[in-house]
This record gives sequence, structure tokens and C-alpha cells, in this order.
Amino acid sequence: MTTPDFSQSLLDLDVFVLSNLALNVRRRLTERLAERGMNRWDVAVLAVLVDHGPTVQRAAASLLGVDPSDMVDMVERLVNAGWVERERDPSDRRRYILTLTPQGREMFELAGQEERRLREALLAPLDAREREEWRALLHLLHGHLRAGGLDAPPPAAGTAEPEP
Amino acid sequence: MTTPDFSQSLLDLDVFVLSNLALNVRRRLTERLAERGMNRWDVAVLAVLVDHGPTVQRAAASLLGVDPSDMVDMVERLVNAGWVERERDPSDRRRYILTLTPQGREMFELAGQEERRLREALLAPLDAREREEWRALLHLLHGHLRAGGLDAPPPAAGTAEPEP
DNA sequence: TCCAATGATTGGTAGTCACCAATGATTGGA
DNA sequence: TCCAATCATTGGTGACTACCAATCATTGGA
Repeated sequence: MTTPDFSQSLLDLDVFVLSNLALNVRRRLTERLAERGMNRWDVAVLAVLVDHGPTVQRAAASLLGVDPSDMVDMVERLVNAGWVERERDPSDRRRYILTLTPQGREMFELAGQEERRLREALLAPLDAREREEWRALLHLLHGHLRAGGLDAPPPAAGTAEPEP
Repeated sequence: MTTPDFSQSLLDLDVFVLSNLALNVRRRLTERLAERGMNRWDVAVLAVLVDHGPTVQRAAASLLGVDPSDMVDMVERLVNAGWVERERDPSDRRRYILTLTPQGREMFELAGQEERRLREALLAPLDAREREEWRALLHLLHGHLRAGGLDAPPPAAGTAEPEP
């Protein structure tokens, strides 16, 4: 552990604590996914396809909040890995249609397993009730933020926030 | 909102949700600190000095889990801003002793204010009990992680984790 | 039939982060 | 008095993230 100490004064600032906690968890997630040959973006894109079925590349980018130009390499990866099929839309040959392959679905399941393992390790010190509570609050806050909960004071305009 | 949708399938993966929540909150924190001419590292360093009093630069770096070479610019900033004084240790002239100035302390207070404002906005949808619960769980998990809670399966060796 | 809009792509910028090797000054102990 | 260790510093790397402008093919509608 490189950071044996998290200054008490900083501990009082919950936002720092949250940020630090999440960053570390996220690092672990990245590591575990890497062991399976995946990265976080892979999982995010696969999730979109799992939920929406075949999707136009541009629409997927927009769903993910990613710049279309940055989407190119992400899709490349997935296609090369055989997790996604990319085909021109016959009815509009400018578009690519992304389709999940069976292998892609498997990989997504696998990512889910890794996530659960990691979550289990993280929540180890919590009992069942606390886990429920944690999960509920987490999703509540996430929803609040996604609904623009932090824009209240200055109703910011073009705020970006991709990042799987 | 660039990300109108967070795929349901991804929502099921709490670690992604946590990561995303924290990343956004962190972005806001960065913005608000910037309005005051500060960044997150400034606050982290100031916190160390608040808690430990005058500190050898190297020790501060080590407390923060930061590479000593990366500490240089961070300290530069603080010194130039007049928030920290950097003086050679008379008893060992290789060392720098970092000391908080009154202005530095003020800035730290200010950072605390910004953090509380942001926290307030984030926790707006929670009632008093839920806030208590959230805070307790957050610190519990943070402590667990800091104690190496995620190293259980593979007892990793040189794991770094700075980042204020 | 021609033009403005759309979708994918290329290439480039800028910031942040974590790391590492090398250097020069200084120290304390052999 | 000399050497190995320590401290701050310089400079450079590689990754990842978020952008933006320009290009090219294609489309649908005027």
C-alpha cells in the first residue's frame, strides 16, 4: 500500500473519500477485466448491445456519451475479438449496424462474473442488510446525478460525462 | 447530458455504477476547486500539512502515495500561491520542510466549504438517516479497501494507489 | 440532378496520471 | 576522508481520456 495514510482532514471531506474509493475499485475492475482480455469500454459497448439489440454505431456512441470518432477503435477491438459483428445497414449504407455475437454475449456474462467477484470482495465487511442499503443508496445517488442533480446551482449547459 | 442512458445491463454491475458516480462527482469537485484556484492535489497536500504540521517534502509525498518527482510541481504551485512555505531543514540541508501558511490554512477551509456544498447537492435526495448511513458505509468500505480488503484473493505485492 | 445533412473515419491536440532513470548536493558512518 | 545512501529535481515514457476539424461516401429532399 503506497498510501498508508489518508489524512484525517481529508477523510472529513467525503467527496474525496468517495473519489478515492471508486478510483481504486475501478482500478481493480480494470485489472480483472484485463485478465479476461477485456477493458471497461468493451463491457460498456457490449451492455448497450445486450440491452438494445443490433444498434447503429453512431447511436451506440451517443448512448455511451462517447465521441463518434473515439468509437471507431473501440468497435474495432470488439470486431477483431469476434464479440461484435459490424455490417453496413442495407437500407442506409453510410451506417454500420453492430450486432452482438454469441461469443460477445459470453464475454459480457464473464465480465459480470468478474464484477460480482470484485463486488463481493469490496462488500465483504457488510452484512446483508448493509449491502442492500448500500446498493439502494448507490443507485439513488447515481440516478439523482444522472437526472442533473448537481447542475442545480449553475444549470450548466454542455456537460459531458462518458467513462464506463 | 451526453449520456442519457446507462444501459440496464450495466446498471446491474454496481462497480460500474460506483465508478461512474464517483467520476462525475470528482469532475464537479475539480471544477469547483478550480473556481477557487485550487486543484485536488493542492487540497490533499494542504490536508497533510494541516494534520501533521511542518513536514519533510519526501515524507509528505510518501504519505500521499505520490512519486517524489511528481511532488515537485505540486509543491511549486503551493509555494507560488503562498499557501505553503518551503525551507531547507537546517539539520539536514538536503531536505525541504513544508509549512502551512495562514493563507494555506484559509484555502484549505475554503476547499472544505466547496466540498460540503457539493456533497449537499449530491445527497439532496437523502434524508438525515440515509445520509448518516451513506457516510458510515462509505467510510467503512474505504477503510476496508485501505486495509487491503481487495487483495484477499491474489495477495498482490506492489500496489500503488495515490490520487486525491 | 444537385446540395445539405449524416455517418464513419483519420489525425491531431491537450490534460492527467503513474512511473522510472539519472543527476547533483548533502549527509552520516566506515 | 571517502563512500554509500538520501533528497530534490529534471526529463522522459506510456496509458487513458476528452476533444475537434477535416475528409469521404452516401443519403434524402428540393
